[in-house]
Amino acid sequence: MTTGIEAYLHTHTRLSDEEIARIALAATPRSLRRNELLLQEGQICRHKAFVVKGLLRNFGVVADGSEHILQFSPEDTWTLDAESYDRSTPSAFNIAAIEPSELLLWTRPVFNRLLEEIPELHALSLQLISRNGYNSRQRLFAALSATPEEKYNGFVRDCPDLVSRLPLHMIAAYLGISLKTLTRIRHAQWQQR
Amino acid sequence: MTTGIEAYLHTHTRLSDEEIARIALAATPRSLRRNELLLQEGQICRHKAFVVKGLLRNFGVVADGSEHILQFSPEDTWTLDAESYDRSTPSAFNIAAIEPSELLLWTRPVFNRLLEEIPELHALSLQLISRNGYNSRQRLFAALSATPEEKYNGFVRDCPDLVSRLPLHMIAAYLGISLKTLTRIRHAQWQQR
DNA sequence: TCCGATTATGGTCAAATGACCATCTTTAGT
DNA sequence: ACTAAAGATGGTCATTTGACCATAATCGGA
Repeated sequence: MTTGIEAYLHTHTRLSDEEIARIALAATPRSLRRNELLLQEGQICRHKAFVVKGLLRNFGVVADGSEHILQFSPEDTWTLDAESYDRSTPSAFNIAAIEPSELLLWTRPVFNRLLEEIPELHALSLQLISRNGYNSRQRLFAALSATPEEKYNGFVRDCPDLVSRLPLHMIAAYLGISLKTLTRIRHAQWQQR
Repeated sequence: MTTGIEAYLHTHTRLSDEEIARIALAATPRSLRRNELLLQEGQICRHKAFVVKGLLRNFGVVADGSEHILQFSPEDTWTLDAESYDRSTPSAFNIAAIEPSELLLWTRPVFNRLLEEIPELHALSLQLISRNGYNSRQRLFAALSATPEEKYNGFVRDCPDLVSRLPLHMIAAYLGISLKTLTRIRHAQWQQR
């Protein structure tokens, strides 16, 4: 029986079946209801996590109460808030479920044990953190340089699956534009065909 | 005689004097003139680097020729383009000197050798990559959520030294606002006192 | 030291964006 | 299946922002 993580590790690493099983067995399952918080701003991130099913968002909240979304869970995979986890500092952002979700969690002692037993896990961790930084940087450049329409088109290009899964106001919060502007863009593109 | 990196490693790591000397000796010095490119978009990043003196910018260029700055060199330290270095893929961005600068460079084989000899260097590398991702993420959040004035005030708060070192159009390119808007903000804050 | 290039500031104007409000539709959870 | 909540769209308006222009000041390299 494959819970999702086995398949992931099979295709993304060279770990043996035995190692993969050990990793999966060490995890604690966790379910999240829609909008349930997994990590709250100010809390210390105490887990590595793998999203088996569902969709999460990583977001910050500003003074007027509005949300701004840094990433969705496919990119979040494994790391949650890397800075908070690594340094045991309060997390700067929140993580919550968008859809009902199923996760696997590893506490720090459990995961450290796995890292000792399975050195190749180090490489994966490093790769994920590095990839995460790369994504943030690409997104930063888009935020600095692209027009709202370019941002939206880029999102449709890069995450076509998410376009239909997400409410528009979250896409707007992800792109850093207002819901109104997003609606206008889509309206214009509709008429154009 | 301290070239700058010795002092840095003394205060930021627990490396011994002997190890520090070995790291410094393995490096190749490099000077950059004002505006000289260290890494060009599309090139593969083949070095780790330490900025002994001067100031660099990491930037992308869009269709109309305008620059958008991702970071300045204090944060760049050591990593240059981590993604390009680690995976030997073409760099997505450029790095150039703002002021005449002095660097130390390590090619991949040389640096790998150091990593083998000095395991603690791994920890430093990881920390720098991780920190870099954290900075990108913080900046992304600011880009998504802050007004131009908030961005500028944040920059003055976080990098007071750079405010006087940089031409305004670069600050604007860093904050993702137009030079005109930046001038307006400063003008308003001037009158307010 | 000097000259050319870079940098800073200001004015005007058009356009894009966001805030607010209302309405209609769809969705989710019981 | 039903109902309340959430989501999507549209209209209007004020504001901000950026583009373009010109000019003055400053800086940097020979």
